[in-house]
Amino acid sequence: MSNYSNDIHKRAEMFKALGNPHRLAIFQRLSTCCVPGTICSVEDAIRFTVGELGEDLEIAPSTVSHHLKELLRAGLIQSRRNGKNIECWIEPQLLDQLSDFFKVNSDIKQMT
Amino acid sequence: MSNYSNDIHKRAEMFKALGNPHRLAIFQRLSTCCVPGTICSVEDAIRFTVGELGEDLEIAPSTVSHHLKELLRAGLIQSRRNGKNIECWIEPQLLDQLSDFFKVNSDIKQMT
DNA sequence: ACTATAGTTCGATATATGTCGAACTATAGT
DNA sequence: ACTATAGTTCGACATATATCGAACTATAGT
Repeated sequence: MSNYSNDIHKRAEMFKALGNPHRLAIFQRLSTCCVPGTICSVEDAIRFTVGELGEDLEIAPSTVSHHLKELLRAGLIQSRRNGKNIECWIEPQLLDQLSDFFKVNSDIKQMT
Repeated sequence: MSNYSNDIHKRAEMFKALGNPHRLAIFQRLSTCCVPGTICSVEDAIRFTVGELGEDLEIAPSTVSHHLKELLRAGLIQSRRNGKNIECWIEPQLLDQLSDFFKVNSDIKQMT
């Protein structure tokens, strides 16, 4: 368990964080651009407040907070205070990185 | 927790399974084609026996077995007996599906 | 039939996780 | 200063997980 590359550990942490349905729902909401009524651009990641993220989850605010801390710890999301709210978002490059993880060798395969 | 779409649950199960460093190492080994000395083709997924998969992990065979059961349950890997061995592999389309999950809206973003 | 090899199942145990409510901190508006 | 709103931190607790070794099943070769 301890003689792995840090890469594996880091990534396992990410997947563990995504391994809870509530957290995955939060992550998915943050990764979904072009929500109806939302203006969507390439540069700006979509942002949601903690309250918004917990809205349809039917769990206590303290639990939402806990889950967000896990997502932060794993490096999956970013957050920043804006007035009374804490805004959360996902760096687009993170999505690219995760997407690439699952096609490590698909390019190599194409070449053979 | 119970009023989510099955999709989210199913996928969370997958990520939970990948959230353990040992299982992620196993998964990575199975998803890695073109290992030195290996012939790699587009059609055939690479196969490893249970023993091979546990080789560098330094955990008991029973633990390897447990982890493989988790990966199977999550639908991440396939397995089949071949003589004394159980061979494991990953369906390439699963990797595509997982890769796509993280770029749900990147195409939409490109279009705006 | 016996033996060796490859994996699995089972029970035990220590540790991690998800959840809550209550009490707390931080900001904004009056 | 007071109040309301937005989140967080802190125990507590029930449940899930990772791990092991021992005992088991399955196959192949002799």
